[in-house]
Amino acid sequence: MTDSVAPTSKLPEPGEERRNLPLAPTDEPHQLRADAARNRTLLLDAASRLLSGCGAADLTMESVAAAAGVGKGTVFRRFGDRAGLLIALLDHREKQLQAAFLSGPPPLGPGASAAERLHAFGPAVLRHERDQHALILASRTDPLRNYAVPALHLRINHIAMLLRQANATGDPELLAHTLLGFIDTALVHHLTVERGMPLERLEEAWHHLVTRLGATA
Amino acid sequence: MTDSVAPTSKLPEPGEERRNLPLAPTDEPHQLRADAARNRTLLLDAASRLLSGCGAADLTMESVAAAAGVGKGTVFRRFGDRAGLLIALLDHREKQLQAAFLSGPPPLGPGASAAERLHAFGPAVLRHERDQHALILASRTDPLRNYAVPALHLRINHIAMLLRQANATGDPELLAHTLLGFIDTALVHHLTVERGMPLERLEEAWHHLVTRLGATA
DNA sequence: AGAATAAGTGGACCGTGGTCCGTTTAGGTG
DNA sequence: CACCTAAACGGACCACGGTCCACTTATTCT
Repeated sequence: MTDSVAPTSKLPEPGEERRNLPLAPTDEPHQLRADAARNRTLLLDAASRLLSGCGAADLTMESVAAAAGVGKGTVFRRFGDRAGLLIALLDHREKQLQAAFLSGPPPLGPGASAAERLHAFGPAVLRHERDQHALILASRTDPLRNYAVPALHLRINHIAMLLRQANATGDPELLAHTLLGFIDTALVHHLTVERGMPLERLEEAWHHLVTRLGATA
Repeated sequence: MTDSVAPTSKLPEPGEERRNLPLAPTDEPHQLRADAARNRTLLLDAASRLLSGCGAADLTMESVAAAAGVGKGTVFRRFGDRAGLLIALLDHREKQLQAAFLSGPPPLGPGASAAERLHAFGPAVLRHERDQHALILASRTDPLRNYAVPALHLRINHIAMLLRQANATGDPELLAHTLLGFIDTALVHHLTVERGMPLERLEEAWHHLVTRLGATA
C-alpha cells in the first residue's frame, strides 16, 4: 500500500468554493523523507485497520493518528484533510481496476474491439464501486473534489479514447463524462440501494447507452 | 436582494415514493405553528441577506440564528442541518424554473413537441444553475442527499415523461438520470470554470445527446 | 375561561475537522 | 564528525456543526 497521494492542496478559505486547483496531475511523486514515508504507510495501515472495525463515518482523524502512533498534525500534513486520507486509501484499490482495463485480458483490456471494451467497462466499474461504495461516498465531501482525483481523469481519457476508436459521433470527452456519470457511485447507490433497482437493469441501460452513443455515424 | 421566501411549500409531486431516509427537512410543509412559521421566514431572510455579503462557505449557522434573532437550536430544529437550510433557500428560487418548464410558454413549456422541449430543457437548466452554483455546491455535503431533494425528482419525472412522449427507446427513467447527470452543477462548473470550456460546447453536446437518446427507434 | 398537551425555543455543551507554531530530526555538506 | 537547513512532528488550540433538555408558548379541548 505504498502508493502515492497528493500531499495536500492549499486549503482556501476567504472567497467561497474551491479555486481552480492546478489539478495535481500525478499524485505526490515528490519523494518524502524517510520518516515521513514510514509514517505515511503507518497511517494508511492504521486507517485501513480501523476501517474494518467501524463504518467510514466513524473514522476520526484523531483515532487514526493515535492508532498509528503519531500526532494529529502529521495526518493533516500528509493528507491535507479527511477526504484526502480516504482518497489515498481508495487510490490503492483502484489500481487493480485500472490494470484490468488498461492492460488486462479482453474484453475489458486491449485485444477486443473498442465497442466491446466499452460494453465491458460499465459492468466492471459497477461491481468495483459497489464494493467500495462506503469509502467512496464518505470521501465525497466537496462535489468538485472528484474531478481532481487522478483516477477519474484516467477513466475519462480511457473512455474518450475508446469512443474515438469506435468512431462515435459527437464530443468524445463530453460523451465520456456522460457515460461515467451514469455509473457514478452516488447515482448507482441511490438507484440500487435506496430505490431497490436490480443491478441488471443498470447494466442493461449501460449497454443501451453505449450502443446509442458509441455507434458509428 | 433579500427576497422574502414563501413560508413553506408543497409542490405537487407525481409519483411520490420512497422514504427510507431521515425525512428531508425541506418537505415538511405540514402546517407549522404560527411562531414557527414566522421564525422560518425570518431565518430564510436572514440567511439570504447574509449570503449577499459573503460567500456561502462563510455562512455559519450561528450567524444566521443571530441575524434572525433566534437561538441556534431553532435553526437546526427547522432545517435539520446546514445543507437543509441551503436547500430550502434554493428551493424557493427553483420554483421559477419549474414554472417555466411545467406551464410556461414553448419551447420549454407545453405546446411544443416533446423533442423540442427536451432540447430547450438543457440550456434552460444550464443557465439557471450557473447563477446558483455557489449555493448549490455548498449544499452538496452528502452525495446521496441530492437524490432526496424534491426538485430533482420533479426534473427526473419531467424528462422521463418527455422521453416517453418522444417514443425514445430504452429505460426512460435511467435515460433521464443520464441526461440530467450531464447538466449537473458540479460537472458543469468543473468543465466551464475549472477547465475553461465554453458553455456553447456543452449546449451543443446536450443537443447531440438528446438527438441520440431521444430519437424514435 | 382554564387545563392539558404538543410544538417550539435557546443556549450550554460536546466532538471533530482543521490550524498553528515551537520543537525535533533526517540527511546533505565540508 | 560537527554543523546546518528544510522537512517533519505533535499536541494545544480554535471554530463550527450538531445535540440535549429544561423551559416557554400556541393551540385544542371541555
